[in-house]
Amino acid sequence: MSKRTGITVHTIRFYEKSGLIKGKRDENIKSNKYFHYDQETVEKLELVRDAKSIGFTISEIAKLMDAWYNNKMTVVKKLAILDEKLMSIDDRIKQLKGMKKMIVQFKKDVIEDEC
Amino acid sequence: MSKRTGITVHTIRFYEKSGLIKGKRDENIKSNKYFHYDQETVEKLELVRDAKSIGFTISEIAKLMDAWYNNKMTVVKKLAILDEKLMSIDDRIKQLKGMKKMIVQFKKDVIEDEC
DNA sequence: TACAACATTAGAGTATAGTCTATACTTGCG
DNA sequence: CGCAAGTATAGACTATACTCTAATGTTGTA
Repeated sequence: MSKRTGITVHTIRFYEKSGLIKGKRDENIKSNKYFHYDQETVEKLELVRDAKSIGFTISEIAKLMDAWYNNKMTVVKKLAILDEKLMSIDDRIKQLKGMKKMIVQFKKDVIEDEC
Repeated sequence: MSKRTGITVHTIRFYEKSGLIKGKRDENIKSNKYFHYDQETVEKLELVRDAKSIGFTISEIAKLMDAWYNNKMTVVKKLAILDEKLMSIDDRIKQLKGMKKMIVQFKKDVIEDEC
């Protein structure tokens, strides 16, 4: 079962198609075409989950994974990407705080309308 | 021009189809079927823009608009909805802060991997 | 060996929020 | 009048991230 990570088969197949992960076919077994996912793939899937929750999109993750796992990226570069994401999260938080203010104002308007 | 709000014709037509706004046809002019949008609709479109930025979805906005404009909702109810949204924004902010922690940890991992 | 329970593939469907196209009609300006 | 520019309608297309279906093949167990 490919879904020992709690991710459905479908989603795993989708990730595979998207280039996020690649299961290997066991060369010794010619009777089937079953994919074999190693521990690294399980880790990758966990990484995908985390990266998604951080706000990376699938295609971003795909690009990053490639660069990350193939050592195409220097540590400095990796840190820069993470810092960038940190900043974008800060932006999002600021934005949300702005929204809060808007809602509070809106609440006041609602109350005033009533009077 | 239906796009005096800075929103494209297409998007306006889309909102119309979604039930967010409704332009009226001028009964006096029978030669065309052009919609006529009044000031209230312009205000509604602005409301939609704001509501969207606050995090409401189109269908949520459609439901709210209906209730709001037709006075189907008490002030208490309106305030409750706004409070609910405030809370969900707080949740999202908390989540984002969690993500920040994750990234910081991830940065540490990257640095340690290097050593 | 039969059969349930798995796996694979291609491709269709879902939801959100538009965005764009084609066709046809209307309006205003020179 | 001619024609560009605007409008309406239906419906196709985009992107994201799945989710599901159908057809077919494989594996393990009784």
